[in-house]
Amino acid sequence: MKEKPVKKQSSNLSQIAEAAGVSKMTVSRVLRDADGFSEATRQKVMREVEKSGYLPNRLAAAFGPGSASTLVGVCVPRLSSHFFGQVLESVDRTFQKLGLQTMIGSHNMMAQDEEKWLKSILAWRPAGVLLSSKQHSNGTLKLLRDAGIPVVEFWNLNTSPLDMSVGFNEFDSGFEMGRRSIERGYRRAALLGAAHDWDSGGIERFKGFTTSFTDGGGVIVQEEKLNDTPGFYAGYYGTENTLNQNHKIDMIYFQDDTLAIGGLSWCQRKNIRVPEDIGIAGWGGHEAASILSAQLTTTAVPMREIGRISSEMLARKVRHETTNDVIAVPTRLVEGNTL
Amino acid sequence: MKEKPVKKQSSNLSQIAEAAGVSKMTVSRVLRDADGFSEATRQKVMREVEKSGYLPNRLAAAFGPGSASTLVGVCVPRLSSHFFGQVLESVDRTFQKLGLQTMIGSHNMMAQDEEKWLKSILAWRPAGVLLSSKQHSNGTLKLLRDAGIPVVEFWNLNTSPLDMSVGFNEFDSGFEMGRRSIERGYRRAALLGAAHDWDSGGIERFKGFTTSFTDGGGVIVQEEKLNDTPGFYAGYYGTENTLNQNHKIDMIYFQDDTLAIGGLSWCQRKNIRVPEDIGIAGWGGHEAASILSAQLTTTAVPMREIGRISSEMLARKVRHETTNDVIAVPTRLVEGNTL
DNA sequence: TTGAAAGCGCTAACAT
DNA sequence: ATGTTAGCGCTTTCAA
Repeated sequence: MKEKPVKKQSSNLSQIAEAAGVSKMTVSRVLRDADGFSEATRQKVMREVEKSGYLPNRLAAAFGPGSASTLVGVCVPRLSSHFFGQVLESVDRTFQKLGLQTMIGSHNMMAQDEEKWLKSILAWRPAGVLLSSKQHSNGTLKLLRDAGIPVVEFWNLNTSPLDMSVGFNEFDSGFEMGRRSIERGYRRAALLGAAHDWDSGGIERFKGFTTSFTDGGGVIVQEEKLNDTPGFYAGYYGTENTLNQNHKIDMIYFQDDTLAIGGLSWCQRKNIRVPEDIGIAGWGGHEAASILSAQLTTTAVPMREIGRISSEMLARKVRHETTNDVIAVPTRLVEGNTL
Repeated sequence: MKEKPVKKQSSNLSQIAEAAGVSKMTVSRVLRDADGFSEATRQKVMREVEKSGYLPNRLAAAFGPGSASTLVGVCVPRLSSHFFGQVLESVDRTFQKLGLQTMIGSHNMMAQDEEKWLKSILAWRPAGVLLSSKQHSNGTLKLLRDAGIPVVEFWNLNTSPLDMSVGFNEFDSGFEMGRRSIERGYRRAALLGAAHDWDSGGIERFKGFTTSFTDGGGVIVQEEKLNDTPGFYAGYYGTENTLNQNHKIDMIYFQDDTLAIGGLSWCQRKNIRVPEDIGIAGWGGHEAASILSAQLTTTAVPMREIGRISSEMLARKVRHETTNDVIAVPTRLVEGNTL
């Protein structure tokens, strides 16, 4: 049992400097690979650094004058989302390569939670932030304005972004699926989504779908909004609810592939033939969509691309390098055999 | 176009203090809700704080003497994992509630990457770290020792942890599935895993399975290690490879449910009956496991529990509160109809 | 209940 | 090529 939790004082520049017989500025220069030291000095310093296991204190560096913070914040709807998990992974990988530290957060589709997160993250004086939405609370807007740091809005494309934006056009991807549905002969569709209180829950997609579908002579017979997070279960039970209402629908357009896969499973269990009895279309390009017994018709979205491009864009802006401010990432309709 | 990127100087304690007609110490006390100010003073201060949109600088607070950092680091194998996504979500939620900031990282099952991540995170002087493994490089061990901060190893249970541990027993969950397989009459099993260079890839599970399965008179006929990340695709093609080798196996024990679901799909496509022609067992308790056309026999693991308990444990230690150092989280065999 | 002073570890600016 | 000085914004300690 320890006597007292002695706060182990980690070594600092001065100690290295003293041991190496130079000033701490010289050590600082060597460690940052700045100009102004001889090779002999470098070696002396590095020997001491390694011997002592010195770890730089980035808190002090970020805090001090110049305040070259290497902290970046990323806020997604849910950390457990299959889709955003991929985005997050590629964001973190990129930032890591570029020497930036990722701080995460989630907002669960609530603008208020995004604002709360932003407030706490700004207290760390990040070099920039990545937001997964294009709609924000007034408080969020004010905080961002005051902070004056680079911002990338990265899921929906925002063509007049706060600062920068990377993403796809929700409306268009829905529109494309609506047109395809008409071509396939469907005319009575249900829309099935979950937890889309806010944007980026697929509302724009549904609007796009509705537009082309009704233009083609179809009718949106039903619209289910589950009070649940999107997922396999939700799709399973949601489909049951939807079909039990007996509106003679001939297809369901799901908010995302997890819901669609759940729906597909329900149909299989009930021996409802897909796509003969009912057509199913998803969105997102879930990895499972292509290997299930039926291949889901869906819209593939390059999640990792979105993550990579967003983080690179932010990093460029942070370093005052030139960059495009708006980059559209195309989605692609994937023909399966469920529609 | 901006003339010069004027570094907007955010307001600080002194400015609030001046505006409120008090000293900055008083402002500091009010904001931290420490003792030593009158209600009248509090109101004066708060009015100025709100008027100016003041945001505390946590960098300075964490950096200064006392250095009560509220940063915590979490490192998982992959950020895009269905399983670790859930852990991460509950970790972040807990930390947020407790006023701690989560910094993430991933190691892709490479001890070297964990060390690299740790080194960079320690530079931020975190209050503690969460590691998703029980095996570490020597460099990692030294870094942790020198840092002297609380550590929770949180996936596999480590009964003699570096500091604290929360998790389940890999061996036992495999053992249980092996026994069940014997009971069901299986005798010739294949093990199918992916990317388990390191621990926590399920090696211990496989050992446990092998032990009880061979004890019961079964034989491990084949062992496939895919050079790929675990996932639906990997399971799909991995199963094809495995079965094509024609070793007359009667079941496959998969490293996790994503692989197993992929395998299940392959069997369905090829009209191989499950469980009659071949038995399938997974691990993890994937949400999709229970809604697919077949219900996967698997081991349910309470991912969110693990995340919540780990982060609460770390937070307690950070605050010098009493806490258990080792908490075992039980897994549960889920009977489906694939074994 | 309040304030003044010192200092955390680093780096920009300015010597030498 | 190297050193000195000052100061970032906060909190701890000590004084009033």
